[in-house]
Amino acid sequence: MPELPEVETVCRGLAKAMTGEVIARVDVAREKLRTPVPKSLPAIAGARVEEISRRAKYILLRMNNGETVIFHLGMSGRMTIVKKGETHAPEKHDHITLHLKNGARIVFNDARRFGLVDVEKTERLDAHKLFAHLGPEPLDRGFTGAYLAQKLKGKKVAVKLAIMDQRLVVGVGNIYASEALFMAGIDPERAAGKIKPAEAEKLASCIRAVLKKAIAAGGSSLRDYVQADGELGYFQHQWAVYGKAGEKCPGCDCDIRKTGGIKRLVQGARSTFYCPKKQK
DNA sequence: CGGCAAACCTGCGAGC
DNA sequence: TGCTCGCAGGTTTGCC
Repeated sequence: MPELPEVETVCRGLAKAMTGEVIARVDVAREKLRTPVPKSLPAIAGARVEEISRRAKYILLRMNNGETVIFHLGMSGRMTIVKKGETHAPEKHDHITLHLKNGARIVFNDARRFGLVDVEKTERLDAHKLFAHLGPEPLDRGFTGAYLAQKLKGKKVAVKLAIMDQRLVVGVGNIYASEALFMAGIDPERAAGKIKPAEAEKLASCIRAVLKKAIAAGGSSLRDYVQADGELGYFQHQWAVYGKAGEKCPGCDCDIRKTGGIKRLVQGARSTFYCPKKQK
């Protein structure tokens, strides 16, 4: 499920439920995730959540004991908030439960187990193996058209794969890569190095725009970012091309029976959706 | 280092 | 109904 906007929405929901609260107990039902759940995780019991933030697609819980708890949702990870007094029917892949002192619980469920949890000293976080190689945040100042143009220079790889490389910029996953290239009018198969500076400028601003729009949709479609069942981060998406092969391109008025509409292709074993008429 | 395929793991819908 | 196949929003690893 999660790309950057979904993770951002989950973070905001968690922040509302957990900031300032004390962890009473940690239950680990399954240790074998993408990386093994650290033995030290249950030892955060007794610590207070100072701040919740996001780096790339990682959720960071900064605790008042000098540690930061790191969550990644992988492909299928979900967070559910169970308030005090509410019930939660146990599910097959509920791997980790954080019990808060106030009686609420946070349940991490991940069927495919591509997600992970880790604990790291907050002061050493930047040097953590998971973060050391990450590029800039797409919504930060450092991610400019000039930066993108410079990073794409000389690359033979398709521009769609290039912008999904977390070393270049973080948080752009398979869906929003397609969406941003559509908005920018750029053919996803073009060699990254062939993208002109003006196009890179447009692409950078379109990446920011699609992510911001999705974050806004996540925030506005959820009451306090939490659905009735407590599940975080899912919301009604409004994609232009993703998953819409054979449908009419929202920017074209051409005859779909002649053009075939939006096309699907495979790049790096992932689906790409695009409009051949709009994207050159 | 660049580029690419395969690997990790489970669930779901389509088609037979 | 039940089987097989293809596909799924992420990231790492290993090979050439």
